[in-house]
Amino acid sequence: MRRPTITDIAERVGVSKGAVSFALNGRPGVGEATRARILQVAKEMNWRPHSAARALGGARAEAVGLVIARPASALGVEPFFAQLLSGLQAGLSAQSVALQLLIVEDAEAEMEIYRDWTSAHRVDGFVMVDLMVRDPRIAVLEELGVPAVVLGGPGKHGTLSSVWADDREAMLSIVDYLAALGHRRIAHVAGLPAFRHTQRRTRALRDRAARLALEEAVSVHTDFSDSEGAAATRALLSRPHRPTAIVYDSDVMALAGLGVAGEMGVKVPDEVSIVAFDDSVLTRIAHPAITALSRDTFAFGKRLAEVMLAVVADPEQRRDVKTETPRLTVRESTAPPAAWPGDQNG
Amino acid sequence: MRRPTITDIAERVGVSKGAVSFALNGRPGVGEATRARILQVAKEMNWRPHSAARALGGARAEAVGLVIARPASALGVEPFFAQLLSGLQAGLSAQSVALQLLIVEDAEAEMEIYRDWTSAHRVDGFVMVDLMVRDPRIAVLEELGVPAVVLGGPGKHGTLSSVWADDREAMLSIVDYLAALGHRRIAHVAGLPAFRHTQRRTRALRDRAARLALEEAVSVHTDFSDSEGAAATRALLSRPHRPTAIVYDSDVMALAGLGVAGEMGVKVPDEVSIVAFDDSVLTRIAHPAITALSRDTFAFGKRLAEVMLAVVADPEQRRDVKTETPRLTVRESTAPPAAWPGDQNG
DNA sequence: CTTGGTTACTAAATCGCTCTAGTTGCGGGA
DNA sequence: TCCCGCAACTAGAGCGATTTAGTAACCAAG
Repeated sequence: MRRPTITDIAERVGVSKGAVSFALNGRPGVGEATRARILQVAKEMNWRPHSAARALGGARAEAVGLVIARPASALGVEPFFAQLLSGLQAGLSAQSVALQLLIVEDAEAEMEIYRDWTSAHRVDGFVMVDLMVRDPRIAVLEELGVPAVVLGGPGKHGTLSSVWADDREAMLSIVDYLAALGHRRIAHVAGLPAFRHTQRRTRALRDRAARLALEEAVSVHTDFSDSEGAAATRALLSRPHRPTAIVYDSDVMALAGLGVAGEMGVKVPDEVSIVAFDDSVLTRIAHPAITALSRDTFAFGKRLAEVMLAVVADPEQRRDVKTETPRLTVRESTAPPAAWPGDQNG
Repeated sequence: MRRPTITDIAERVGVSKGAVSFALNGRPGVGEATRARILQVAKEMNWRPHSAARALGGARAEAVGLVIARPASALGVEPFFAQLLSGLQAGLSAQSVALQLLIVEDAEAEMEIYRDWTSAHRVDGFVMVDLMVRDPRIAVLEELGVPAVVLGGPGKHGTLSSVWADDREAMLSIVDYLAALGHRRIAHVAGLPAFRHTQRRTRALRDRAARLALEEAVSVHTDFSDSEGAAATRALLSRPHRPTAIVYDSDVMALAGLGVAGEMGVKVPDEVSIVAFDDSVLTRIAHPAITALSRDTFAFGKRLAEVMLAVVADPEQRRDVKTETPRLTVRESTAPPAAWPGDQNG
């Protein structure tokens, strides 16, 4: 048999569709006895709402969109991202809101989807990730007037709500720690320069290095892949005057860097200290275990979901949530720098 | 201004809604000149289809569902899963089909969602993962008559289509290789016993061990987590007569096992060889690099997407796709077993 | 006994699009 | 000249729900 509709229920109970609708949605307009009868019949007939029909009437889609402009193959590699997705999912599941996930080629395509899904009422809002410097997506989302939460900040996300952790403070804490250990030549294997957070981290390093009068503080950019992370490490360790500490913008790159150090016979942490900006199983499992900035990425995703749901519920109010600044978990990959032959002259 | 509808376009062009619908969907019923004019106005007004309205008429939802019954926190840890998701996404993106992702508590909830989404025309089909022994979800999907593709096989997925790799053959190739190296005591750190693939692997090991008359071939079950993988390894390596080779059902567990070996002072591969059933960055990056069964998980996900789309396009025809059997990539974690004091007596 | 207010309900419009049945106009064959 | 057939297009029903305006029944107060 065909899937039952409220009309079927109405016929069977002997009331109008309207009454059935009221009863099923728990709103006034039907007597208790009738309501109970309707609910029972609905259950008997195994009725379920047809979300498309509801959406047509302007109701919630019970889904939020996440559109990512990255090569899809990159998604699987990043524990951070995977964890974030899990947390996001968990937060949304709590209210049975689904996640519409789509990977696209570039930001253009991403904005196109924003328009599409918004006008199709396919989602109730969007989560925007990978905030870039002068991000064109902000304007699109603002113009569409659709609920949206930006992952990243502070600032630079227009009138949209946001959830963020302080990348600047986090980087400062790393630099301070390394400086306290005695490091004076620090390298930073960063991600894509177009990302806001890459920029903030790079700047934080530069600023603090200047203030502490460090000898060297260089940031090199990569595409976040393990291969570029390895290549960057190789280049850094091949310098005549090599850095005594390297900070990696992701755990995958840190692990790759650790591998390169091993391959080049550079001892960790004796000859070079390694710090990862993200924490995950990878850093814990590595040998030596890698000192990393820990944050509960899963919880972060969950928070993101909560803010998203709040914004959907009340689009007027803008939210700007700063989450706990990640804290350094010291493991085996960091130590005071060994005296370096070149230093004896200085 | 409000989002334009086909009625707006019809008014502006001076034709009926029907004509506009025909024109926009590229079907006969309008002249070339009119069609062109309609398309142009639609573009000018920035019109976009309202998928809910279409779905109401019985059209495609342009989305497929993936419901996973696992603790959400587990999702992020598995590179295999993340990679699969990426590939799936990539395959679907090719036809602009989105992925509706939902994490639920248990199989009960999962089946409930199948019913929900099916009757709400929210998705065009489902991808089912984590095939279990006597899986109740199969019957539900069959009864609903919704297009579905099961990840796992061969067999035991009723009338549903499936995509799978031969876990049995894969395990046999590992055992053969280890036996050829001279190993006669092999342990297997497996996943959840409820999973079909865990069962198949365990059986394959047992069968081949019997045929090769190996001294020992034991499988221990875990929940796939790194901590249980580590615990299992610790137990195995603490035995008086320890195995000379350990096969792990996932790369995360293999890496954890490698860590435990290091911590216990058991040399890899000299004293124990390690093989991972899944390959990823993790195994390549580890030191020593881990010998693993490589398969292109991303491509696997993509294939899954293709089959899904094919099944949606023609639900009558059932598909059963066997993908390439994963092949062993030998790295540094496997070697012939060292002579073990206990063996001298035998 | 009427009036006013409340409750319980019905009828029908509405959302945006698709699709079928019907209408119009035009050219060509008998 | 008349009618047929076809292409081009229109009108409107229908998809499954929500929601508004309206109605009937009933009770209480005057």
